[in-house]
Amino acid sequence: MSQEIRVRFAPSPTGPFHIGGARSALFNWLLARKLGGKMVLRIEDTDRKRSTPESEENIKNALKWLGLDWDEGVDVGGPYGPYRQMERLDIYKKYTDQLLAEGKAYYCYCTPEELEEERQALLKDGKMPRYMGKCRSLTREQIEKYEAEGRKPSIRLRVPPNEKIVVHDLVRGDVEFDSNGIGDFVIVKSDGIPTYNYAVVIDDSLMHVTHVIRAEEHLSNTPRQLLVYDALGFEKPVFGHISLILGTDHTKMSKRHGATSLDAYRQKGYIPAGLNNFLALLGWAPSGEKEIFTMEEAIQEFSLDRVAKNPAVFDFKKLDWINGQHIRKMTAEDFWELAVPFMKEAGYMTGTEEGGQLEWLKKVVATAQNQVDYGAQIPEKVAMYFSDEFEFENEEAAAVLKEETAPMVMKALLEELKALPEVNRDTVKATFKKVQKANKLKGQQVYMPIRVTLTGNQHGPELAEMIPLFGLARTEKRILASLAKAGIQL
RNA sequence: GGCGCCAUGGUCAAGAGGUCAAGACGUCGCCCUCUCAAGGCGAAAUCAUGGGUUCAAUUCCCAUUGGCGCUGCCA
Repeated sequence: MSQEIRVRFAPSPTGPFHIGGARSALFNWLLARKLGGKMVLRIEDTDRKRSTPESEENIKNALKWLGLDWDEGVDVGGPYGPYRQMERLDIYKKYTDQLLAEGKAYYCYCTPEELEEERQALLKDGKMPRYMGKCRSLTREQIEKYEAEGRKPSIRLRVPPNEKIVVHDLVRGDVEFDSNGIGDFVIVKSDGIPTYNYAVVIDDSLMHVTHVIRAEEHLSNTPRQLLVYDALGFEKPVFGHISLILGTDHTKMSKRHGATSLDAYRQKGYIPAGLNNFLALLGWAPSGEKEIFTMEEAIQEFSLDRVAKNPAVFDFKKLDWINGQHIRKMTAEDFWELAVPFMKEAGYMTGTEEGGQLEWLKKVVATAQNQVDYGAQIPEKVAMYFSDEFEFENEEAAAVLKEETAPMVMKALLEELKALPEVNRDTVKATFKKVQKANKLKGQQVYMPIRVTLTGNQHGPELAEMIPLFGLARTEKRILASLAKAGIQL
């Protein structure tokens, strides 16, 4: 019980960092933080064809952005490094030599073509396609013959027959497998690089990982890994296989479901607090009814026995809602930071603004905070402040100006507004009230004509908020232009 | 094909033999309000099917069906 909890996140740097990977990392991180354990970040780069340094950078940046830090691993180091598999080849070799010497593993000279042939033959007979052990007991002569042909052997693990293999899984309970269903599998490829199922065992063991929390797709691989633990005489960790994230059509989340890379969300202006909150809720449920929480609260609440077994469909709408909730909780300054790149992209600012202009921009941006779910929606919400060119949105809007009282109301309002010592939300609001009262009108009769002449729209933010942002001069200019367009004289 | 995992509203889900089967997103309605959002309130909507076990099954067991994963010298 005194043993320290050690978890790891071990991604392959073979492409954009996936939303599913982010959730695996999050669950590991939450568990480590909850139990005061350590989180290890290991890079599984043994797929030389697909692994890239850029991808590794992308993963690390994404984790940092999400706030998922690691105690040991690439970049930060630690007592059990190196933490990149391609830098650990000599370590694997030592264990491979041991297995070979003990006869627990053997060289296999079969070519990919021969293997494929065997596979097809088995399939044709309706049998399970697995390696039948052709090279299990090669004679010295055969080996020499193959070597003379220049064949490069792979190394396979000798899988014992008729063995029950039990995976102790924290989320699924004990899962039983039969070793007869597993052929002697490759542990070292012919180029000398270990395979995933082999390297992962040596690394997890040497790095003293106590809890292997990963996606469910690895559950069926776990018996193979258990076999390696046994062959090597290593102590086994406990496992926890969390369910997969599915797209709306209930198949494994992939590119065709839209955005699957974490970067895509980051670029759209989702924020870490929202994404983490949403991801935590995918496959895990807090004990209470509170669904919006901070990372600190998630750590307090997190528990592996509240992790669901069934796969979860990724609900974009709920992500939007959750992210919106977190956006509403941001400080004005943080919201401004979030908005800047989108405002620049829309051409609404350059980033060199200062003084009154900068203050004005900040006020404009602030109006969007409770209207958007993610950053990319900000420009459209403030677009009207950046152009005085607009049309009536439809006939209905234009018709508002036909109302009998409209010209009089607008004239009165403009005069009152111009007489104001200071144009701010309160004074503007008071002015509207005053005009409404003086003429015994309904609110709509006062606000709507102004709204339409000011923006061309019947909908939008509160007028008392908009008018100070436009300023008196632009307000008047826009209104007069609209009236001219509608052929109305004040 | 074989092996494995999974199965509560459209979606995320709570539930642990006896519940009017929580809550959230979304949808719809109402309130607030000049309007739209935001916010508040409310409604509709679920235990895949068939067998058992039991006085009693959404809950336990089995089968079926469906979904997904693994079955790679990918991870």
